[in-house]
Amino acid sequence: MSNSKSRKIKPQTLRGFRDILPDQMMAREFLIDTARQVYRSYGFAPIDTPALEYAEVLLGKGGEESDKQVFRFLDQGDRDVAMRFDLTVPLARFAAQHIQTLGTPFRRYHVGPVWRGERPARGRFREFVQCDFDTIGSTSNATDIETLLVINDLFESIGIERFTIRVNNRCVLNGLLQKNDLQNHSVGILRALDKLEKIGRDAVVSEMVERVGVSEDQANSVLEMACLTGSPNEVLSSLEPLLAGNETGEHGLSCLRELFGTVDACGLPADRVALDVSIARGLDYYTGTIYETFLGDLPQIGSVCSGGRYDNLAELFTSQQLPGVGASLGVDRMLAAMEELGMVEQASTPAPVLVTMFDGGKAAEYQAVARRLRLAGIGTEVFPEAKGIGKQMKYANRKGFRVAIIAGADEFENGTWQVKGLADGSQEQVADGDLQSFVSDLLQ
RNA sequence: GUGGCUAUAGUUCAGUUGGUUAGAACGCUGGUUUGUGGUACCAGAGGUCGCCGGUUCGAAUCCGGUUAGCCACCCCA
Repeated sequence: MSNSKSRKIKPQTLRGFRDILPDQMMAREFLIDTARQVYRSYGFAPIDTPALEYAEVLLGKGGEESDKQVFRFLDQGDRDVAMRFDLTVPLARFAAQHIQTLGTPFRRYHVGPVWRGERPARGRFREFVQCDFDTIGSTSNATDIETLLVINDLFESIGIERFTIRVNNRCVLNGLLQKNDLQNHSVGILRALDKLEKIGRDAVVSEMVERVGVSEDQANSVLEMACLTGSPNEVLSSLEPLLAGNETGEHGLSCLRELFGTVDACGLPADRVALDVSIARGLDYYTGTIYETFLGDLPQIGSVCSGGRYDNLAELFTSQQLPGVGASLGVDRMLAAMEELGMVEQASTPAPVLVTMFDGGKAAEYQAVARRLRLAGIGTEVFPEAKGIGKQMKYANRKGFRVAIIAGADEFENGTWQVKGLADGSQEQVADGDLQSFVSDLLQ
C-alpha cells in the first residue's frame, strides 16, 4: 500500500460519466419505480438485454451520425463489439431472435443505461438511463392510443399536474408532402419543420429553401398547414380538405380522429393532449403516430417523453414483418426538471425512523426494537455509536428523519420509549407494546 | 465534430498594476460542564490555486499546451 506522502490517484470520473448521490438517486429510483408500475399495469413485461453487442448488430441503424457516437472496441477474443446507444436497436435484435417464442402482440418495457460518445452538455451525458416501452407486432391504432394513455398515466403517477402530450401523425405530414410534390425531400423538410418552435417560421422557410432545395412557395404552403392552431377537432377539420383524395393523409387523419375520440371517452382533461402538425421528430424511422411530452411548468426543458410508430422494427434482422409503437421516458431530463420544480427532497433518508443509541450497553435492545419496527413495515435506522444525544438529534434532523426513538435508563426501567416527531418537536412516552402502532400512526 | 466562455477548500465564490505564511460564506468535525435537533457562540480540519511547460529575481495572477466543465451549432433523452 502507498503511504500518505505518495502521490494519490486523482478521484475522477470519465468525461460525460458521473456519480449519483443519494438525494438524486432516490428521486431517480422513484421515477423508475413509478414508470415500472404504470407499464406493468398495462401488461408490459420487463426484459433486459446485454450492454455489449456485436458491433454489426448496432451499427448502421441510425445513420452516420449515431454510428460515430457508438463506443466500440475489440474484446479479449478479438470480437468487434459495441455498447448499446439506445434500447430500440437491441429490441429489434431481441424481437427478431425471440418473437417465435413470445408471440405477438408483444409488450415489453426496458430500463437501462445506454452510452453515446457525444459531446456532453447540460442534461446530456455519455452514459444515461432510458426507460422504454413498446408494443411489437400490431398495426392496430388501438396500440397507438394505448401508448398515449400510458404516457398520460405515467406523468399523473409521477405527480405532475400540468403537462401536454403533443401528437401528430407522419401520414398526415407525408400526405401534405405528396400533395405538394415534395415526397423526395421529406427527410430534410421534416427535420427543418421540427425546429419550428425553436428557430421560428422564417428560419424554417429559409432552411427549406437553402438546404433542402424546395421553392419558397412550396415551403410556405407546407408551413401554412403545419402552423394550424386550435382544438384538435378544429385542426382536423382544417386538414381534411387539404388532404382530400390522398390515401396516406386520410389514413393519418382517421387515426388521429380515433385517438382524440378515445381521449374524450377516457375523460382526460381537454388541454392534456394537443394536435400539433409541426412536430416531426428527428428520427427517420417513425412512420405513423408521433408523441412528445412537455411540462406545463417547464416547457423550455424540451420533451421528457417521446416516441412513435415504426413500420418495420426488425427488417435488418429478419424477413418477418414486425411493426411497433412505443415511447421512452427521458429519465435524466425529467430528473433535471423535477429538481428545478423542487420535487426532489434534499437530505432525505430512505428510512423514516432513527433509533438513537443513548446507552452503548443497550445496543442489543436498540437493534431489537428497530427490527420490530421493520417487521411492521417501518424503515428504521439505528445510530451506530453512543455519541451525545444532541449529536444524534442533529444527525436525525440533517438527514430528514421524521421520528426519533430515545431510551435510557429510565425508559428501560419502566418499559417505555420516548418517541419524538422531528417536524414539530412533539415527544411522547410510549409503552413498549404500543410502539409499532404509535409510530405507524405518527408517520401517516 | 465546429465556435465562444470558464477552472482557487466538500459547495458557491473573493483574491488589487505579478510581491512574504491564499481568504470569506455555507457545509463538515469537535466543543458551549456528557437526557434532545432545526437558531446562537467558540474552536478545528480541509487547498502543491485542474494538470504540464514557458516568461520573470518572484506566478493563483502573464503566455502556450493539455484535461475537465458551461453556452451556442449539430443531434438527441
